[in-house]
Formats: sequence, C-alpha cells, structure tokens
Amino acid sequence: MTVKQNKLLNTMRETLSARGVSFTKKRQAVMQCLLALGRPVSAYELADQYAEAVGEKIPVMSVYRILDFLTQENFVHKLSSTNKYVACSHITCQHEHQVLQFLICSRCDSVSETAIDRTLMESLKANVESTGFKMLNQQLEIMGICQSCQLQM
Amino acid sequence: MTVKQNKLLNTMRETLSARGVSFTKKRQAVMQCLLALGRPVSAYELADQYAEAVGEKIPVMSVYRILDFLTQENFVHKLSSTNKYVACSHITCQHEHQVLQFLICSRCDSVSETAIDRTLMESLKANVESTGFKMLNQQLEIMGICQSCQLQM
DNA sequence: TTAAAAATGATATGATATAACATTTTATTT
DNA sequence: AAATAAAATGTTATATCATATCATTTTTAA
Repeated sequence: MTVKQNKLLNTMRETLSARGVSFTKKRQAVMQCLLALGRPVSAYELADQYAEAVGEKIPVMSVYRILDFLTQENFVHKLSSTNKYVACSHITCQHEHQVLQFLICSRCDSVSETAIDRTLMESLKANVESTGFKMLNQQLEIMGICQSCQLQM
Repeated sequence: MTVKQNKLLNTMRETLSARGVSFTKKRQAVMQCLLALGRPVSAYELADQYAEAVGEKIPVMSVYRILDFLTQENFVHKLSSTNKYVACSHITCQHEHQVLQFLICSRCDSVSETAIDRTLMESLKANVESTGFKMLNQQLEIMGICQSCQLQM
C-alpha cells in the first residue's frame, strides 16, 4: 500500500467514525483493493483481487454489500454504463452536493472524475427542473477516448 | 397499432431504405412491440411482448441483435443506468448530432427524452474536451422523480 | 457478560448479455 | 428461374452481473 493510500484510509476512518458507522476490516480491505486497482472493476474482479491481495476468499455477496456501503458513504462510485465500481478520486475533498462527471475511455477503460463546472451545473439543473422533474442522482457518465489513447491512434 | 405508430413505421421504412439497409418483418415487429410498450423495457420483457403480440416466440438472442441494429440506426436508445431499451421519441426529427437527455423517473420508470439545450451542450462539450477527452456518446441519463409522481407523494 | 444489533457467510437463483456455429431468408448474379 | 453469396435469424451454451434468504459471526451497547 502506498503512503497516499494509507492516508486516504486514515481519512476515511476518521470520517466514518465521525458519522458513527463502522469501518470494519473487510470494508477496509475491499477499499484498499479498489484503490490498488486504480480503475473501474466489476464486483467479481474485485473479489478476485481481494483473494489475491488478502490471501483469503470473499463471497461476491459480501463484496456487493460492502460496495453498497462504500457507495452510500460516497467513497466509491458505480459507473452504470459499464457496471463497474471505482474509488472516488476526491475522498479528501467535500463534493457531496456537486454533479460529478465521469469521462470513461472506451479504449483503455480509464476514468477521470471531475466535479462539473458550477455554472454549467446550475444551467443543467435549471434546464431539467424547468420540466417539473426533480433531479436526484447527479452523475454524468460520458464515454469517449482519453487523450493518451488518442495519441496512440 | 395506432395510426401514429403506423406512420412512424412508414417513416422508418423510408429512412432505412434510403440508407440501404433492410427493415425485416422481425425488425418491424420488434420495433412495433417497443412502441406499443411505450416505456423502457429489458430485452427479455420485449421478447415476452413479442410472443404475446405476434403469437410466436422469439429467441432473446435475436431480440438483442435487433435492438443493436435499431440502436445503431438511432430508432432505439439503451438506458445504461437501468439496462433497458426504449423507442426513440423523435424518430421523425433529425437530432443525430445532439446530446440527448433522458429524465428517468425512479418511481414509475417513465422516461422523457429531450435534446439538451444547444448552448448548454456547447458548454458541456467544451468543458469535457478542454481536458483533451474526445466525447463519443452523447447521452445524459438523469435519475429523479417525474412531476406526476411528485404530485402523488 | 450477556443481549441486541450489525455485518458477513453460504447457498441458491434471477437477470442481463454474448459467443459460436447452424439454418433460413434475402439479395445478387448468371 | 436457378445458383450463389451475403445477411439475418435460430439454437445452444455459457459468461457476467446482481440479489434474496437464511445461517453464523462479529461488534456494540446494556
């Protein structure tokens, strides 16, 4: 585990403690695997990584439950366009009420996660809510080709 | 089949003919089922509707292939957040190069499809492409509660 | 330290999707 | 129209993603 990842886990521990929910060994280990992978993976891939890294099998059912937990706590995001899960890249920031934007590379599967420009978000929201629709999820998934893949083409 | 749906099928027939691709009986029947359902459905639900409406079973494999075809031709959209397929609500318009926006109601599963405001789209695209990312799919899926469900709550 | 609550395990199964090869249908050429 | 090529569809099997249910273990709180 890198120093950076260790810091992230410490931050999470504190945050979760403050929220009064528990950060169990399994939850930590799953999170650590996701951080180590550093890319969006399926629950099954994550279970495999767990087995390899921790040296102990984990039921996929548990992985799903833990992913649900981590997603609720906003440390993990689910990319519904690919059915994969990725560690939040802004664990140390506070971006809970922002619209997230995921740029997903169809070629290399990498993801860049940014908070969408505030003005843009306001317009988008205004546009949506002018129709009477109440916006709940605030996550945009945009498929395309990342810069590094473009250069290789 | 309603008069309107019949017109849509005629438009599609012409369009596809102009593109030099064939609009087979099965493709028409699948499209008709999707129009009749009028809401996003899974490939399996669509196969069931086909069996009921046409009075003949269809393999799910075929449904997937036909959905792929219809999606490519831009008459059907896949909602990746729900893994469902829905007939395009602008078959008679030309909106190919626009960013589509789907407002998906989590409560009643209804979907409203609109082309996103042009200015907004430009900003969004500029925002995305300023990072060097080449945007491919241009479809935003926004989850929330539709107006009619809000009133019932 | 015991009882209650929360988390995890085990097993089964449902739901979504595709691969690979066979057959049928449609379009094209002769 | 018959022969051929190409496209579409069928069949079978299986991969992949996800959840329901009940049992067991671990954690928390009394």
